[in-house]
Amino acid sequence: MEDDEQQSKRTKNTNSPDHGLQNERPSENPEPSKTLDTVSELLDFHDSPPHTMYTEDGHPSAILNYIHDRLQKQLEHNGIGERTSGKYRKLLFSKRSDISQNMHKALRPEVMDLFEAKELYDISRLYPLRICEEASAPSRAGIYLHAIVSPTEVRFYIGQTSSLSNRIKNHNTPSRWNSETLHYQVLQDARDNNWLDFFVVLADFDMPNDQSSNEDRLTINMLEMWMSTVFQSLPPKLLDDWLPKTVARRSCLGLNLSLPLSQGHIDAAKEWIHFKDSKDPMLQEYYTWRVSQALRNLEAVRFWRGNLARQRALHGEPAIVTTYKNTNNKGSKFVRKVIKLRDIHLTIPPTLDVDPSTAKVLYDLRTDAHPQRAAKRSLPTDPAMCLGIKLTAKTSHGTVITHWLRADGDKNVLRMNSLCDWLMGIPKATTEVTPRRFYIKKPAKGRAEQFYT
DNA sequence: TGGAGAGTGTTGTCCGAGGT
DNA sequence: ACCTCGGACAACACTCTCCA
Repeated sequence: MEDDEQQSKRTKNTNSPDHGLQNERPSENPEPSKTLDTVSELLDFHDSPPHTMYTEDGHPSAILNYIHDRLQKQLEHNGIGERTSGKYRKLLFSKRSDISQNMHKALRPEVMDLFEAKELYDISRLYPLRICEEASAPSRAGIYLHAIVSPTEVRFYIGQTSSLSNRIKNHNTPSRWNSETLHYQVLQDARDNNWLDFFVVLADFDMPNDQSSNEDRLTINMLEMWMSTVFQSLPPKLLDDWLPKTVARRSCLGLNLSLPLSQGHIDAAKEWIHFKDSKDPMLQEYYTWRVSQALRNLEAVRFWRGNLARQRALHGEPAIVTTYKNTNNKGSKFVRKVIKLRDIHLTIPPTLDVDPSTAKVLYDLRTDAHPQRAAKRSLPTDPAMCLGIKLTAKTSHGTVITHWLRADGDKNVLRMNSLCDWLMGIPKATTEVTPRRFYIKKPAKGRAEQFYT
């Protein structure tokens, strides 16, 4: 990905005194909101727990090899979405060693040192590598780590950006946070509770331009993927897929939701689903919240759509008249013109001369019995008793006619009761438990069923 | 009055839109 | 990709009308 010149620039950057990545002690640049005592206490608390060490299997190079093998296998089966797999397949088979080499080149030397020290998750070793001031972050593209340290746990987020300085600035500006992401929700908690959080640049490079090769893009995505698995910032289910089984797991403390390799792929949209069975209370809370958001959005869309149709019906706006071909039990074919709203089909009598394109239908719901009620067999206790359905249209000769549509049948009464509920804005859940109603229910799998209460 | 034909009521299934 | 919903359509059961 980088030529020698770029690589030398990167090295120079790394060593420059103003980027804040030397092994400075916290005392040189304490965050205003946290005293040195607080930070030391936190670091002491998190210092070298047993799981910070790793064996050969857990060495980042071994993990990278595992990801490569795993990806090759998956691409053979088109597993990451057609677009992605098509793009990457050739590269991965032909240029695996080049890509791997470039990834290593882009990594910062101090991060490589950390890898070799085998104390990757030791927060007291990561902390000195932090960006101390936003302005000291390089403006180049890169991969970074955001560590959020609460009194009881450490959470990691791995990000990719075209400008490290801008991204870190954004992360430090609450007005730019997207409140739907787990990362920002936890960050909000951290800021509210005055926890420690800091950024570490893991790799930096020049962002490839739009015309750059797929190889560059694959390298960057692979790099982010690699770091996400090494620091275990992905959901447990994804880690199970992409991290060797023999590597000890940190316990559900990642803040990344989607696989970097499937960025932009539609599956990434529902990434929070991975937390369904999480034992981490914070992830569980996030999962519950996202599910409720999704349901609320769905309800809002349905209500908005339903409301629109309801208003049209109650104001007698133009209605669609559909013509169906039909066959009766004697086998003779005929057409029927039908007006439909919700689950009610009303047949326009064939004797009525109606130009379908001029039809308007008014659902005339009254507070008392309608003299022209549509459901002929409705009982005084049925809301359908108060509903008349008026068709206004032009005949083929241009004369305007009105006609009150009527329907026989006991089932039609129940269907129209449900229609009345809907016209009155009564929720479907209420309709389903009210006597003498009709509704269609579709299970998650299998066929829809019609029910009469 | 009963059979033929026409029309209506009811239901199952497919399919596309729009959502995550 | 998968899910859910509503619309479209047609099959078939049933009712009505008419006329021999």
